[in-house]
Amino acid sequence: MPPSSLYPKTRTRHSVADPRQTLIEAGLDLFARYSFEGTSTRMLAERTKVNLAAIQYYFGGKAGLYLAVADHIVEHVNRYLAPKLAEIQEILKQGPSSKQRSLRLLCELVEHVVARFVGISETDKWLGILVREQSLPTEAFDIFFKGFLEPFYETLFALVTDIQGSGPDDPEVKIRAFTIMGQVFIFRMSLAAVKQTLNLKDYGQKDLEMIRSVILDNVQAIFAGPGQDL
Amino acid sequence: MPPSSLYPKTRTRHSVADPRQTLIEAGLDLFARYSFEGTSTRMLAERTKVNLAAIQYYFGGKAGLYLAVADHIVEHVNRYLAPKLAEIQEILKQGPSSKQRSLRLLCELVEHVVARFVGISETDKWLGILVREQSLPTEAFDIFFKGFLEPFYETLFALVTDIQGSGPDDPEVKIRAFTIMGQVFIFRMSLAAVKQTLNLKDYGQKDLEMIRSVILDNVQAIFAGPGQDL
DNA sequence: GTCTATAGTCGGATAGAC
DNA sequence: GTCTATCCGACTATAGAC
Repeated sequence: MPPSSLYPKTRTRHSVADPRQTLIEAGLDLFARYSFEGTSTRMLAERTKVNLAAIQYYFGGKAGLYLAVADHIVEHVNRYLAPKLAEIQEILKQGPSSKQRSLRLLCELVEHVVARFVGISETDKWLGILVREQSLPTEAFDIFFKGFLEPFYETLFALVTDIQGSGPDDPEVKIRAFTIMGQVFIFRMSLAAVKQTLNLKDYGQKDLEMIRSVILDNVQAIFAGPGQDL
Repeated sequence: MPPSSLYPKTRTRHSVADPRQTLIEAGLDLFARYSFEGTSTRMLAERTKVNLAAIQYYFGGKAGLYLAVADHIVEHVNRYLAPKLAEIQEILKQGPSSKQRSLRLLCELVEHVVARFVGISETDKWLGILVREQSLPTEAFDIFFKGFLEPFYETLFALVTDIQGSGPDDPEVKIRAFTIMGQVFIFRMSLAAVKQTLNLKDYGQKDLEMIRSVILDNVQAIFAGPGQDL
């Protein structure tokens, strides 16, 4: 459906270069800012200058655009998350599990996520969509879950399993893994409360550095402390 | 405006006992389930059997009802949170600050929040509203913030300040306090992901017990570990 | 205070010219 | 593929009888 030739053929009227991509970009912003119900097709059309009917033409409707936006987010996130996960999985396969090594990998992963999820304010946009999908899952949540949440948590669980030296399906492993990520995610998911409490407009370099160091400090304390080998 | 006499006077038609309260109750459920924009005044009227025009009459409109629901949530939360916070503040005033005592109080507070926020599935309802207000703040967010978020975090900061032995406005204190609460809140804020990962329908007694013990374990490790007095 | 009827607006979707 | 015009249902809010 999208234009496939390099040069647009006869264009009777003015039009947007790539309506499909433009609409997805605008949907990313508007759906995050005003939620699905709070965003009208007219808002999308005005913002992008594409014709109202284009939403039907390209996506079959507002709902279709929303799912396309979800796919776009998955693609975007995986551009930097998937390689990191693959790298970790690769290392895990090499040689026997080592607590030391897995703890180092876990710290790297946490740093990665802090830098990418907390540190990049561009993340705000799509994160708003993800946050709302967590509390009110729709079809899009499955896209996120299969797309990056599940792979991410699987990797995380593997690392924590190694570190704790537990059996493969110890429920404590998953619970503890969530508490680690909770320390990271709160800085984006409770952004409004954190900002207001810290009197911040947005996270600066100093703030991020401190968030990173506090969380890593905590992770070390949690896993490297005494009474560990349970 | 609400009926003040015990017995309703001449009621020409059938009507709901306490339309104001009934609407707030329904708003709590519907706004949480479908968001503000996703909830129509018609849904509210049908669900409650109150007349459509009653929403205007009692609350001045849908937006007014939403704010009334926010107030209701604050009241509800403070019914069990405020006494706990007051109790802690009271103890903090007695005698000089003690790391030991504050750490114990912090653990109590965490247990309290786990039991009340994570453990009670009724919490789901209004929490959905709070979660969305965090990522997309409206006027209602101020109500939540002034109502219980601010008092809660102030108390938390006081405890962590004591425990770390830091100055009164050390930014690290607040950051670390957030990481503690992140460990708790993720179990409600990322409920969909946690449920799907743990293959849960809802948190059972065993799950809660494990969440509680893992988090307290972490808190102990973070604050009671070596290299603490910085 | 309660209710019906309806005004007035805006929503997503579509038909059909170009 | 693009665009205008329009349908039609749903929405919030209100006027006014009771």
